[in-house]
Amino acid sequence: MPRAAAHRCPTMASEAELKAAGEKYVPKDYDPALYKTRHSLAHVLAQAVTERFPNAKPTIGPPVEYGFYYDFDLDAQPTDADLNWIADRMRQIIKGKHAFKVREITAAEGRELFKDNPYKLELIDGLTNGQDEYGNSAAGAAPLLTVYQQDTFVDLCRGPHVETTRDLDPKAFKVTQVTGSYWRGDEKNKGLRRFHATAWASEADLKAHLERVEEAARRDHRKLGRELELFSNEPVFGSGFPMLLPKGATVRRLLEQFITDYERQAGYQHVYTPDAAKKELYRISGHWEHYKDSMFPPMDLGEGGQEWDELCLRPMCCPHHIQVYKAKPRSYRELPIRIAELGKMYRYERSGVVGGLSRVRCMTLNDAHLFVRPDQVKQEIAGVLALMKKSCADLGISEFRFRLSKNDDPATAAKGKYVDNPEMWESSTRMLREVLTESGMPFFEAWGEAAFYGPKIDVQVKDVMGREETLSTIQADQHLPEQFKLEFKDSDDTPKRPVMIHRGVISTMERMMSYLIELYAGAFPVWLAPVQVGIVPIADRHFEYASKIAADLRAKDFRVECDLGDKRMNAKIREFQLQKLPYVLVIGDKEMEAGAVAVRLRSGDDLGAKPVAEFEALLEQVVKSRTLKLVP
RNA sequence: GCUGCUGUAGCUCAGCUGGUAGAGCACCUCCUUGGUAAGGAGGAGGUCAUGGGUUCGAGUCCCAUCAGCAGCUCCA
Repeated sequence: MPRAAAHRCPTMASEAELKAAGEKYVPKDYDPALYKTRHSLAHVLAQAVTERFPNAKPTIGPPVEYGFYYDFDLDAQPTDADLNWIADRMRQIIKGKHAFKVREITAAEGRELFKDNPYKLELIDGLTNGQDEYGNSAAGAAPLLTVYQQDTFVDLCRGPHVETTRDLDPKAFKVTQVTGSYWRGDEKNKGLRRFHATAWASEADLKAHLERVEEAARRDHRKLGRELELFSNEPVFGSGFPMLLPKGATVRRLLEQFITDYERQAGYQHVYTPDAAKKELYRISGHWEHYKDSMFPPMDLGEGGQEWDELCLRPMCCPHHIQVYKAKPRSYRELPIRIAELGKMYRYERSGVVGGLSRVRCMTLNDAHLFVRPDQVKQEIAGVLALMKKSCADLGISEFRFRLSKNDDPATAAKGKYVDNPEMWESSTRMLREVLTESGMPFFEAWGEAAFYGPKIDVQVKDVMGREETLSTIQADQHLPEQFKLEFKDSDDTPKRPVMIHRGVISTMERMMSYLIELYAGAFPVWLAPVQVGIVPIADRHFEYASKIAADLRAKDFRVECDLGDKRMNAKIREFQLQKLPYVLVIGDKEMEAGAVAVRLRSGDDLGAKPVAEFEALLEQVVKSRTLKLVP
């Protein structure tokens, strides 16, 4: 608690002290100046919104990655005209050069001040009971209540803020949209209206950000998926069941070959297990208890039998791979046993979350379960991390971060989400943390992100719209071995329980494809390109030679299209270019005579005429190296 | 699932306060045989997402369903 200034009430801190106290709320990796700008603009927005909608009740309005939002309890549906009015009004307020004044209040004062706003009253109650503004327990949170005021608008707020609205650039923010949200993020609570805005230090920064957003829209895998004929969604299949068109299927097949080759080399054994099983299996595994909401309803086949005989589409492969382990008695000498499958699984995702390839209801995971002795766990996890790094390097994925995903913070844990076995959680989490620490890779920890049966190491990437997704995941599991009474015979002739490591290295084929499409903006590296070479004969008389070259390249396992249409060569080149083919071979009289092809690159560069054999050698080398470059 | 927005030809989109559907590209035919990002002419193609309702009359208004988009929540 800051000490009081001499000339003021002894329990009250000075304005300077209060402002200083606010500074510590800037997150570690957030630019403090930008944080204050956005936080202050949120208050300016709230003032404008409450002027436009006098019934709107402000709730919370924090800075976020690209700007800020502010949630209001508001029954009206704001229109574009309202948003424009609000943005204009914000600029006016900014030009009014109002100071952000802070003062400390008592809880009683706060309850009087915000008596018409139940949300602020709830915040005050929480803050005085050691919670943060999200209702989470915040150990050591100062029981200090402050209000900030600019112009006519007063808000309960811990700061920090800029000194005056003069520090805000009226041209460096944009109110982007209004969407729905819930008080405290809980759908059981009242729906709120969230005003989103992006805000930057300068007009130039704002412009740059808006350009990045446009570029992201151009890279959107759903748009490119249609344009490049990779996949489509058909209403008759239903939401979340995309179909892969031939070109998308080619990319997927190449990814599958790529990863299964690496797995075989790393000592994995591949299996095929059924996509469905009796409910009994998921009763034992705990999925029925903890994961039912994400499963499709069981099928009653009308064959009689008990309830547990009903058939379920599998939401995960782990119980199935356990059956592989259990297929015969195991000795400590056999372990680790690494069971892998491109496992198809079905999850009943809520309708509002499915879309494109990144979130689907039927997915194929690059899945594997390692059954290991306790003394092998760390070494095997390290092996998985190595495989993951190698795969990411080949796929060109360089921007990711590791997350140690833990079960719920014991302080706020809800029952039922995770299996109840504190010791198991503690030891598994410690194991994963040790591996991460020893690997020397930076990571962060997060509560509430674990699988129901154990903690995870997740590899987090961002999609082109800035949304974070999990690609790879590694999980240490002592729960399922227990549930299924897995055993191996140890060297001392006693039965022991193995540990299971669950891992997906290149994620689901669907999500990996969506990620790669966006990463490469549809211009895949040659080894992954669905069509590698487009052939453009200049005139009819070159068709035969062009077709022969296409056939030869195909026979050597390259992916080729030859355009025998009656369009002009310029149009054919343009078409291949728009389809982002790495190479276009132009064939006319000169090439035919010389047994050559004229090589045009996706970059627009022209390599000129090359003997066919020379081009084939080039292609082979580029494919083999998995480079993104078009020439070795 | 919830809050909101959207659904017109294969794609991108016009279509006013309700009066009976249009463009460009793609496609097909013909002409053109062209040297590195669109040659020309003609033609075909839509029960306006689906099902109800209001109305003399619905692409247009209302309701439901399906699908898509943004956000919340969830997640590989």
